[in-house]
Amino acid sequence: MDLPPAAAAKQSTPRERARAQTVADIIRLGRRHLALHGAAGLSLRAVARDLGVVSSAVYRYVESRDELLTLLLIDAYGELGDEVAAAVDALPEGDYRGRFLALGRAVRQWALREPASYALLFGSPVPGYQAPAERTTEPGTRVIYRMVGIFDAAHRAGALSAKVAPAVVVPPALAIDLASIRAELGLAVPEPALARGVLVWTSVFGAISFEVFGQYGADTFAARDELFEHHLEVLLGIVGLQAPKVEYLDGSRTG
Amino acid sequence: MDLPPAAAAKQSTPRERARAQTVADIIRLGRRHLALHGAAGLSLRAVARDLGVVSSAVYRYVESRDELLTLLLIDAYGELGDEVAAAVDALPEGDYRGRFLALGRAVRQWALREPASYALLFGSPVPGYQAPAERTTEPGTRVIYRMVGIFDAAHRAGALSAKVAPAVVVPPALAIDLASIRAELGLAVPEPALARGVLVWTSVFGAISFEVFGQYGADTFAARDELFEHHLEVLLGIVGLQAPKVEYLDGSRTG
DNA sequence: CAACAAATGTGAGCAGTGCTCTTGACATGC
DNA sequence: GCATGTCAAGAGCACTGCTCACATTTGTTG
Repeated sequence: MDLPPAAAAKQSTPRERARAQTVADIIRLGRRHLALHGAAGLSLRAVARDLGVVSSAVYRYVESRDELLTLLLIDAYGELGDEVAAAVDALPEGDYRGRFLALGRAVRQWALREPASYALLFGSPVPGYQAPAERTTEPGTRVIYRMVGIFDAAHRAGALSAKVAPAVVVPPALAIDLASIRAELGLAVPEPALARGVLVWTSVFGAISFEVFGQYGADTFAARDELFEHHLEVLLGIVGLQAPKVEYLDGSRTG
Repeated sequence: MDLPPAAAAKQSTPRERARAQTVADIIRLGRRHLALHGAAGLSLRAVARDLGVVSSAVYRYVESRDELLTLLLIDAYGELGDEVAAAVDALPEGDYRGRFLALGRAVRQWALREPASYALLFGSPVPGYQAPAERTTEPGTRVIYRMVGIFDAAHRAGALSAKVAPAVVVPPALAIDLASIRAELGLAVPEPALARGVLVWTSVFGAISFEVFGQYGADTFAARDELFEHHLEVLLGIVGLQAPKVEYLDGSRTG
């Protein structure tokens, strides 16, 4: 019955601190290599060289290359989640439009700044690598949870116009899936709006992926900021958050 | 002044035919390896083994690993383009809604059947590999050209409702980009609709990428067909193609 | 302080990769 | 029949992930 090593994280021995520092260094160097050479080119030997240590030594700290990939995955999810949270929280709770726009912009800015990390999270899966769900789902769901949170809060405040442009029927099989999502997350937003929210979600990342992955030609769009802003505005309309005046005229709590 | 080798493709010597056959075999085996191990795991040595030949021999036919990647890229673009074209052409010219739906479904079906090829085309760029634009832009633009072609034809036939749900202003800088696209492709569709078309484009691929790359959880959506169909319907509304009756009531040429 | 044990670093080694180069075998065209 | 051009083979270089036996450092404890 020794001390559980995980519980002793706070009052740590020097050795544990040194170890944590080394792991942090490995992650830092791994991020640099990821940015420079991509996920496929991530080399433990190269990280070891930069760390000033022989290649086999890093295996004392990181189980395998896949383990390092997992660490980088969690690190990237965390950074993205933090930046999105900061951008969203900077606006009043009742500014649903503003919060959605801030979320979209934050994701895009981060993606353009860290394209390799973005590719790791939202690009082609690394072949032969399966992210351990128990470690990555929580950080990996932060952004979408924030987004549906905005939609749900808007709906609760009556700021989601129920009548969106083309009424599209939600097929029953899909409604079942949406209902269980609603139940699991405790959402009040009705299924049709939730279905549109899923589309908005994928569309935001689709637009960002096209830009980051260079799917637009090299010189097709010069006004990429404006293009993305336009997309966000249209997407706001899809989910029924189009009219800014509505939010400020009805009793939306701005505190 | 010899015969240009490219021009002599038809009346070929046995040697040339054997060579072309070998290259075709390499592409075929490369596709299989791509499907099994992904782009990063594509190994020329493994292809050589399957070809029953020593590793260095394949370099007689394929300049490098990147060259094989380019061949696979062009091959995949061609297959996708063919399937999309077949699906779209199976419907009458005036059935704009149907043609758009057929295009979206064709892309999705192909993507789900060939996830590795889809990842090669629309996923994270392979680090250190730059596709030669002069060989890949033509096959790589077939799908989007078909899509804007549908929108443009619908607009010319008066089937695109000018009033789409939330009027979003197109900023001037973006309008410039869109104007040059219109000019280059000879489009009649106005800039606001074109801007929405770009969003629809990225959204379709965003939805497909989420599904193919496993961004939805493993068990979040069971009714994925219905989800995609729903998305397509909403996207039709975005670009102003919502009401089916309109198309059949006005004088849309169905021949 | 000395001794011990755990944690850490070392270097060799295995099997794999992309790619280059030389060498020898072969078929094609004059 | 011979020169030319094409082809496959195999050795070799530099790199990768990973393992293992061994050496060294380090913190703790008697």
